[in-house]
Amino acid sequence: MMPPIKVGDSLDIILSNALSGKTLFKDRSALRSDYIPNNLPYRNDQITSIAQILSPILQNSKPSNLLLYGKTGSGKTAVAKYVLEKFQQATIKHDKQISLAYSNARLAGSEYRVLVDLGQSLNLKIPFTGLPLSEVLQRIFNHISQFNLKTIFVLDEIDFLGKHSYDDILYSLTRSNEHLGSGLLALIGISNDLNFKTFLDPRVLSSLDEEEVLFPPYTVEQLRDILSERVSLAFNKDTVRTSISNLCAALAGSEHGDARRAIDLLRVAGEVAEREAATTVEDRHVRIASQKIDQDRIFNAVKTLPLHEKVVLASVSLLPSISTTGQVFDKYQNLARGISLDPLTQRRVSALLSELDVQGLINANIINHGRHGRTKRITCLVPKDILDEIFSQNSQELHLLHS
DNA sequence: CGTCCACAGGAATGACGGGCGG
DNA sequence: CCGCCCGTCATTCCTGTGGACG
Repeated sequence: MMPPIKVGDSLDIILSNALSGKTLFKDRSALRSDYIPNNLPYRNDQITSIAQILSPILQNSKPSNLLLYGKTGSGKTAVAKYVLEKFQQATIKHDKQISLAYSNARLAGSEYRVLVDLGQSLNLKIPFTGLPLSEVLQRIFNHISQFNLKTIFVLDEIDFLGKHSYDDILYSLTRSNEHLGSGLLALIGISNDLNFKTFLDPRVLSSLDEEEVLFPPYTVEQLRDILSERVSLAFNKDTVRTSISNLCAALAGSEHGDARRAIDLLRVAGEVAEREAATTVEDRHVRIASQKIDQDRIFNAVKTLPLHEKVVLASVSLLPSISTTGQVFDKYQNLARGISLDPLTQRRVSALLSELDVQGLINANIINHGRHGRTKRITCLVPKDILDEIFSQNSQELHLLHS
């Protein structure tokens, strides 16, 4: 998509640079999103309070449930994983054992699959569909009891669980003691959404929110320190000037101190520079990286959309820049029939539009035209060329399906 | 000032693919 | 193998709603 360089030329340069050891990166993995550094700057308070809250588990008693709050890229997941790793090391040293489980509600996609994740972390095999949720819960509790497991379950992006499940799943998990003969289960919830608590059933809230730890966004100055540390880990000497990493910090920090975005920016900028066979990372690499990250995010989001949702998105993009649900639905029906696909109902399309809105692929505001009804004011946020690229691939698949 | 548009979005229900226990 | 129950996605039916029009 991006580089305006002849492929053959840059390939030669990359190969010769790699062979002569002239590379920008020293250890690329230090910039990966799952990398957990040895020290997490500006998060000591959070680390110590989490450790304190969890420490009863080392005396075989149940720690309080715990809720971690903070916006994306404020270090919640990294801190949680870091503390748990330390606990594991400590328990191994003293010949005890705790079980750690981790699940990301957004990636898992449903409450059921969250429980499957939990079960798998405990070496309990659970079929990926077919069982009632209560049965799955029961099996997990039985398993924990049977082997007397001391379990810490981290539930990341907890606010992505469906609204119904707050009652069922979370209630059972937070009250796990009542179901357990022996063994124990401590729940650590991680939420990006500060309003999340207001949607919770008060009974769930009181047991989930026994303790909470807040993660304030990083300031730009803090981001600079974090980045400069990563730069020295990941890049060779004198390839990234301080002004460059400061630029990354400033770009990412302008919103709300998102460390993950800052680090991504650094990594992609490095990759762009490497592809250009540059010997240092420059301003323009960072700016290209910034665009590329946005585009990749959108591209992947669109590509993994279910078929009907793609068609709905295509309908939005084909209409004038501001359209309504009714117009989109008409267009959608035409398109769907054009590829011999049974159109969904307007109700469902309305729901799909809401999903696209949540994903940030369209902008949809409810607006009242008084006498002339009430509708969503819809604009497409996906650039045309991205859509064209995906739909040209997709129409080929469709032709294969229908031929 | 009430009406009534063009939808929003909740609730109930059904089709489907799957696991379970017998 | 069968009948049963489950979660998921979609449909059907429904009530709700802010404000321009008459």
